[in-house]
Amino acid sequence: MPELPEVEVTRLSFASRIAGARIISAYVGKPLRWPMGVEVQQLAGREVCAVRRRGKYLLLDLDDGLLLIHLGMSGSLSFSGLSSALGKHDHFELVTSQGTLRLNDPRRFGAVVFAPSEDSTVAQKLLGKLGVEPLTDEFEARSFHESLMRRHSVIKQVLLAGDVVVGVGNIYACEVLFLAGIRPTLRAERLSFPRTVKLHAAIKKVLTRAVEQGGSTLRDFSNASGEAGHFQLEARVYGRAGQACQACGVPIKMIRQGQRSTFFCPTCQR
DNA sequence: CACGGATCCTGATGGC
DNA sequence: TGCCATCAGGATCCGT
Repeated sequence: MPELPEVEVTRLSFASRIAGARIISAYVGKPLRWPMGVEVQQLAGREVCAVRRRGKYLLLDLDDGLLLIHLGMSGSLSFSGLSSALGKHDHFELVTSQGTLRLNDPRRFGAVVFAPSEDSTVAQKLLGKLGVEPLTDEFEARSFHESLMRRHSVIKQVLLAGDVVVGVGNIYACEVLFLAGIRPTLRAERLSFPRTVKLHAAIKKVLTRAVEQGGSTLRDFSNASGEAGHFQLEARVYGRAGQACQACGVPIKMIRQGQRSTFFCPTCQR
């Protein structure tokens, strides 16, 4: 579910509402991806100062330490002042003076981890190898090209790996490669600089547009205020196998790459 | 060490 | 309220 746009949209939907809140209690249900690294009682009394994002991680800055939250495949957050019963898949909850933050995650690939600081070993183990943020000026075409030239895997896999550029998941990798006219099976090292420039621009454009549209709601994603996204309506290739390419009319193809579905236009993408 | 495949988990969907 | 196989937005681990 959540790629960079969905995580960013989630952040924007509750960051200002939770900022300055005092944690009253915390709850951890069924195990998520990793142990949280702190007893839940130890969170009570701490203040949530700000909410940042790094790649697909949300970083809740506390007055002492921080919480890293990852939504995995099926996770979504809600932040509400209204109280309601915990649902079957609500596996983490933070009750604060300004509302309750809940993680709903049926598949439990998500994670909530406490780290004493961003530089700590536990935080760096998760964040240390992440690539550049695509929606900042640090993401620059020339260094992007240099990184790609060192990679021997196919370009789709390199985008998904997240150690060159973060936040591009399966939907947006397909969409970005379509927009750039690049075939997903092309080896990264084979991309010319001009084509890398197109790819660089496509990543910025698609992710920015997806954030503006509130992310993609394929099945049940919603932001922390419960609102669905609309970018899926603008998808050109993802989930459109067999349908006519909107640019050339040829049927969109679906292939498997690294146990993920890849969608592309065999004519428009070379 | 860089790469590709198996793996964690639950639910929805479609064919039989 | 049928059963089984397949697929799903992610990322780590393990063998080569």
